[in-house]
Amino acid sequence: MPSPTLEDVATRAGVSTATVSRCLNNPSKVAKTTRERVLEAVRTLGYAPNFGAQALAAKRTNTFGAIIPTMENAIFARGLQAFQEELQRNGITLLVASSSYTPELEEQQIRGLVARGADALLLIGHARAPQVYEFLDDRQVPYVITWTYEDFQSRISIGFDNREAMKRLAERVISLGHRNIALITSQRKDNDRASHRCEGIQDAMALHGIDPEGLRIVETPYTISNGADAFASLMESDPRPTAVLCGNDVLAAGALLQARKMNLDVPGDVSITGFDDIEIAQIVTPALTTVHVPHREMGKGAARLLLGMRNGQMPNLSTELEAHVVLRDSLGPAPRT
Amino acid sequence: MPSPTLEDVATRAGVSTATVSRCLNNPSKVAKTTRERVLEAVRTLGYAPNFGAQALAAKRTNTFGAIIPTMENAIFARGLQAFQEELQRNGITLLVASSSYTPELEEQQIRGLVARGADALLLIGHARAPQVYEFLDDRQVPYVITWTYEDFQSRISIGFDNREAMKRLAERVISLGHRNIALITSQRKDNDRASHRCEGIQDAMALHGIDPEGLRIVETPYTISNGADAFASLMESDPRPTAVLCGNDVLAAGALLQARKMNLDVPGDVSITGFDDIEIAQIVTPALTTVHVPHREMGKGAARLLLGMRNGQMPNLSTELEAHVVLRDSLGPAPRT
DNA sequence: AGCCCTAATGTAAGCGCTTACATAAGTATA
DNA sequence: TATACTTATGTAAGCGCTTACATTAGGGCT
Repeated sequence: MPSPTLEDVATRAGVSTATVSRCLNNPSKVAKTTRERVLEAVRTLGYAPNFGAQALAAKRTNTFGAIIPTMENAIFARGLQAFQEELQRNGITLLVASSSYTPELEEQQIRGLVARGADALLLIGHARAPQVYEFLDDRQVPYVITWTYEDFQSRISIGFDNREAMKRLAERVISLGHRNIALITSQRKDNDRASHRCEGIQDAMALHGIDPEGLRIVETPYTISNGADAFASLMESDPRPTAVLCGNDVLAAGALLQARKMNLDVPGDVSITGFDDIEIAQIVTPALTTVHVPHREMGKGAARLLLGMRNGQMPNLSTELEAHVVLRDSLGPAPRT
Repeated sequence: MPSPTLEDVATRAGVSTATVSRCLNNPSKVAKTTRERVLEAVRTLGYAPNFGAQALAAKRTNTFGAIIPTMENAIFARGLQAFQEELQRNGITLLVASSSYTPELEEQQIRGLVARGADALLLIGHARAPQVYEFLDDRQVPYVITWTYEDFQSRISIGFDNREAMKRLAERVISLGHRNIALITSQRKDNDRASHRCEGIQDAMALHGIDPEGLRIVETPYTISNGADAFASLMESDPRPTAVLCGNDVLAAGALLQARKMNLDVPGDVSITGFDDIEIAQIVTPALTTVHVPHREMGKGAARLLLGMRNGQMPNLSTELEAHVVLRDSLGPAPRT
C-alpha cells in the first residue's frame, strides 16, 4: 500500500483535512477529544506528511543546508556534527553537499539546495562570486558564513581570524630561531582561509625583519600523500627550510610521514606545524603543533544564528571566536647550521 | 524578487507552461526554435524549478538518501564520497543523515528521508527492526545494504564478509604465537558488523585450539580516547593480552597512543591491529596492521544497484567484495614469556 | 430573550509543477 | 483534393498539503 495521505487520515477520523493539518502543526487549535481521535488515526495508518506537498503549501521546509568543501577528511566533520545536533534539537533537518573546493560546483550546490527548499544555508568562507550572493539575497535565503571572521565584512559570520591565528603560530616559529620558512597549502585562489593563513605568516615575518617574499610556498590539494610529496620537494630545495608550516593538519600529517621516510628527525632536523587541530594532530608522531580551531562552537553558533534569522530576528552581529596555538612536539628550535 | 516560476518563464517565452516543462525534462519533444526561446527565458530569469512542486507532481525527486552511523570519523567518508560521485554523474542528489549508532534515531532518519521523497536509500548493515523493513517495502522504496555481505540474507546488499575478514586477520595473529588475545570493539548490540568481526576472531581461535571464551572483550564507542582508555584497562588485567585486536582503526589509533604513553613497545611488548584501513592507519607509528575494506567499490556499487532498481530492473544479486588483510608494523610475534 | 464573542471545525483556494488528452498545423499518400 | 498520419503545442486536472475565511455552536451578558 502506498503512502496514506492527509485525506485518508481525515476520513478515518471523521474530520476535515484542515483539522488534521491543524492537529499536526498547531495542536492547541483543536479540541482535545478530536485531537486524540486524529492522532490515533495517524498512528494506525502510519501517516507521514509528504514533504513536497508540505513545502509547496507552507513555503518552508524545516530544512537547512550546508555546503562544505569536502567530506573526505575530518576538517569540517566536527563542526558539522555540532551544527547538525543543534538543528536537530530544533526540529530541523540538515542537508549536506560538498563542493570539492570548486566555485562552480559550489554555486551549483547552493542553487540546488535552495531549489529543494533549504530555509537557510551554512557556507564556508567569504570568497564567492557576487552573483551567488545576489541570488541568495534575491531569494531572501538567510545564510551565515563560517570558518572565518573579518572585521570589515558586512555579511554575517561566525568564525575566527585565520590571518591572526596563523600569524601567532608563525611568530612562535620565528621566535625559535627559524628564518628559513616554507608553507604547504591548498590552492589559495577562491579560498580565503588558505590565503589569509599565508598572509598571516608573511605578517609575522615582516614584523621580525624577515623578507616575506622569502616564504617558499607549495600549493597542493588537501591530502596526506600530497602533503608528503610537497614536503619531499621542499627538502630538495636549497637552502632547505628549517620549518615547514602547513595549511592544515592533513598536509602536515603527510609531511611528517615523508620526513620519517627520509629519515629526518622532527623537530631536530626540521619543524613541521599544522592547522585545525583535528584528531590526527594528536595521533601522529611526533604530535603536531597546530592551531586549535573552535569547530564545535562554530557549528553550534551558526545553527543558533540561522535559527534566529529564520524567525525574523535580524542578525545581531557576527561573532568572533578564538583560535589558539597548541604547542606539541613537532615544533622545536631551529637547528644550528 | 522572489523565485520566478514556470509560468513566468512561459509568459516571457510566449508559450504554455507545458512547453516549458517539456523543454526542461524532455527537450526532444519541442521544436528547436521554441526550445531556444524558452531556454533564453530560463536563463535571463534565473529560473530554477521548485523542488517541492516538482516532487509533488512527478512523484519522484531524483534524490537518494544515505543513513550512516556517524559522520564524526572517516570510517564512512570514503565510501560515501564514491557513492555521491556516482550519483552525481547520473543527476541524482544525495541526502545524508546520521544515526549516531542508535536504532531509534536511525528509524526516524529513514522515515524522514522517505517522507522527504528519497527515491532510494543506502543503509549500513542488516540489523534493523522488522517494522523498518516493512515500512520500506510498503512504500516500495528501493534500498541496498552495504558494509556487509552474508550469503543467506535475502535483502540485496553489497559488501564483504566481516566475519571471514576478521577471522583471517586473527589467524595471522595466532600464527605469530599469540594465545592471549583481547578485542576492543564498539557496542555489538544492533551492530552486525561489530558482532561478526568478534565472531570471526572466535572462529579463528576455535580453529587453532584456543578457547574462544578466553577472548577478552571491551565494548566502547568509536573514538580515539575511548580506544586509549580501553587499552589501558586491558593492560592492567592479568595475564596481559599479547595482542589487542580492535574493531576499527580509530579505536586502534587510540590504543596505539596509549601504548606509547605507557612506554610499551608495539609490536615488541604488545601487538595492535585495526580494521577498515582508513587514512590514519598509515599515519600512526607504528603503521597499523589492519583489514582493508573496499570503501569506494561499495559506494560506487551501491549507487549502481540503486540506479538500476529505480529504473525498474529488479536486483540481480547481492555482490560480495573482498576485504584483505594489510600487514604493516603494529603486528609482530608474541613476546617470549 | 436577544446579542455578541469565542472556540471548534469545515470549505475551498491555491502552492508550482507534470502529463494525459485535445487541438492545430503540416506532410505524405492515394 | 480528400485522408490519414505525424509533430508541435496548448488545456487543464491533479499531486498532498496549508490556511484565510466562512460557518456553526455554545456561553455569558444585559
